[in-house]
Amino acid sequence: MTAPDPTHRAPREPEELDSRKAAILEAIVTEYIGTAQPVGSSHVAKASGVSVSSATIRSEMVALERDGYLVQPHTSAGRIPTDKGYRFFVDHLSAPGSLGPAQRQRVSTFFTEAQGGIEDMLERTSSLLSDLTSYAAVVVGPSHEQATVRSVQVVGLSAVRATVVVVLSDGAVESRTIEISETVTVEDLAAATSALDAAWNGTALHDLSAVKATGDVVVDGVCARAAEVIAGAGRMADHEPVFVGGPSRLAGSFDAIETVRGVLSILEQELVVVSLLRDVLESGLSVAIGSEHGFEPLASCAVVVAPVHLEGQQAGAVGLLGPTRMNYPAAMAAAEVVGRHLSRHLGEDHFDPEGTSDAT
Amino acid sequence: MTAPDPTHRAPREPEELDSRKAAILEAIVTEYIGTAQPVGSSHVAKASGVSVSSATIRSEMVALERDGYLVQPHTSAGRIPTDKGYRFFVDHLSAPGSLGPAQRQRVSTFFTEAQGGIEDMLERTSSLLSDLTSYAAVVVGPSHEQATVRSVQVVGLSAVRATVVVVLSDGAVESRTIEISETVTVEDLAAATSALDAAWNGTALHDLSAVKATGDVVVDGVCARAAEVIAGAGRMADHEPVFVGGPSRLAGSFDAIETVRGVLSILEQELVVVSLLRDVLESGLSVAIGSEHGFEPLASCAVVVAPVHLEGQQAGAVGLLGPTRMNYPAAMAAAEVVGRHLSRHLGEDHFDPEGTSDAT
DNA sequence: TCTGGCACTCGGTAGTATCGACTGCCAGAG
DNA sequence: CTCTGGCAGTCGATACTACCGAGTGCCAGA
Repeated sequence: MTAPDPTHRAPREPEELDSRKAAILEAIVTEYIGTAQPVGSSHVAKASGVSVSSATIRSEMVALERDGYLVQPHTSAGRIPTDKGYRFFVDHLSAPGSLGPAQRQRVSTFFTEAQGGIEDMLERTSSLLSDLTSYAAVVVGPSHEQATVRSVQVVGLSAVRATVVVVLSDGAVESRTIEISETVTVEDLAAATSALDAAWNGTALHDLSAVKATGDVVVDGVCARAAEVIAGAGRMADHEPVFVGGPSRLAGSFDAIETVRGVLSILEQELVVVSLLRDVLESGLSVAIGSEHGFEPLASCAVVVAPVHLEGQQAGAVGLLGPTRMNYPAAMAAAEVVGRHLSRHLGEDHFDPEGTSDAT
Repeated sequence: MTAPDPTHRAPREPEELDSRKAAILEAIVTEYIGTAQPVGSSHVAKASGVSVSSATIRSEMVALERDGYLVQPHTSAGRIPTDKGYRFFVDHLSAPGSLGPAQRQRVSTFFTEAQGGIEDMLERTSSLLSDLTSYAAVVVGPSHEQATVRSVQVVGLSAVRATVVVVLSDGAVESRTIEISETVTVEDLAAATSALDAAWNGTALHDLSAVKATGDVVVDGVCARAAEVIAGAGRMADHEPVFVGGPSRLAGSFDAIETVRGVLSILEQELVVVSLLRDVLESGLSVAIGSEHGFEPLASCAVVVAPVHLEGQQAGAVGLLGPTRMNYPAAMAAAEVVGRHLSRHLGEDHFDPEGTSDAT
């Protein structure tokens, strides 16, 4: 369907488009992102960049359409960028983009004033990112898969209840409440704490070893119950925490209510969201447009992702989800800045050194 | 606008409607809930219940409209129930409603197999409730406002980081990671643990007393840092945890995209959601229809609420949010059953006695 | 190679006619 | 006094037509 190979005739430009075609494409994408209306040749002629007649632009547009960068919703309508068109725009045309001073200030303030647990922190970060961009935001935090047990403690709550608290090496805490019988004494709980700590300290949560019997039936019973519930916690702790901010923004991005419905229901499935972001990042991209990611229901969406690093390793991601005609420069800048701030914040554990430079 | 007082002429029926009017209203509400189309007199005549001609029904309908139970979108259209009409339907007409056996089984299985922390539990409950009803669900859990500190522990993670873990009397755990200097020894952390435990044990999280100085500068430094971050945790712990399940279902409930947008953005504001449910429950209702709750943006929504009890006290709520033309009996039954199961489950702390009767 | 001109396409809007679902009213029957 | 069938009238929804205009592709000439 596409033309044989256009490169041979315009090899001097960034990719396969001569500079005039590129300028025209840029004008069309920019205007379409702003107005959501198909763009006609005369609009392009009036727009900055190229100074040729609309007729010339028309003939360039047919070439761009032949090569798959544009489509016409119907004859006698203007052109709309295809996914490929957006892709070229993002790769070669769009200026890097940066946050406004007010927004940058807001991010900065948010992270210096941030406090609270990691989970709350990530959740509020997703709201921040959504507010900054007016798109739905996704934040995936680090999983506790690598973490090992640092401390186990059994705390009595009442005559019949106790809480098992496990502290992991990454600072995360898992706890579960268990039933105990009234004959369990404070000493029994202390003994259980020792036995559990001895058995688990240093091992990963999803790979707990058996607890050595102490000989005391009561203590062993508590240990067994604790082992059971914490093993369950281990299964949970393997998946990354994920938070979605501002999903309601999606309602304004599409006019078909069915699209909104579909995208929202995708966002409700945490596993799907996590793997979407992971796939995009693994393929080395920061943007996935329309059908580039494999998710059929998100075909009319674009995803902008930035990694979150922790101690040199990738440990999560922040992302934005919007329509394919989203404002890529702004979205990429916001995701990048927030991702970087978040990386630093997580690495610091809420400790804020003075040198908070903001290299956007 | 309303008639002087119709009661004097039909005092024999539940409220202010004679039985025929009530039957007609019921037929209209039922059909409108099913079809979302204005209901005409001939439809009512064909429907079960009353066996009179459509002309008679028409004259009854004008009376119902005069009294505020129905409205006509325009002349030459059928009638639609008003909020008042739905209210009467809910109060006097709808059969109690019950879950189907498959659904009941599903709830039962969900709660017997449930495991994991309370937060996960509540979140998955909201998904369950949403799945059962096809409406958006809200689950508000118990706050930790009343809880007191049962145990404090400082766990070293690395040379420069430690985690402060606070176990509360209700089984909740708050933890924060702090920076420490490399000169802090294991013994220092143990001393800090003792000092903090002594100072806080038995007090509420939002009312922590000052930590007595130990004389050791290093230990006091750790305590100060811990007190700072945990005080922050106390401010967080005051609000109830709230989870929204299946918000995407709202997209199918309304045809105006703006309505969807507005309702979704309301659902993103946790405080608003909590106070909405609380207000409804406090006014002694289990259903708030349209303008009955004060929230303007939710005027086209109905809220169905059921309380969650813990040790005899109300400690949360489960709710459903749908269009005013929602299936009230089904929604009320689902909320009630899930609320009851959840109450029992929380009270038991994941311990499941055999006697799980399901009186619906 | 670019440009202005031109014939043509086709979606969107407006005006008109028709259809049909409903209503309100009324006279007559029970 | 209540109920019913009949009937004229209302009005949204649908279909059809005409028309406008934004936009296109093509072509001859600069």
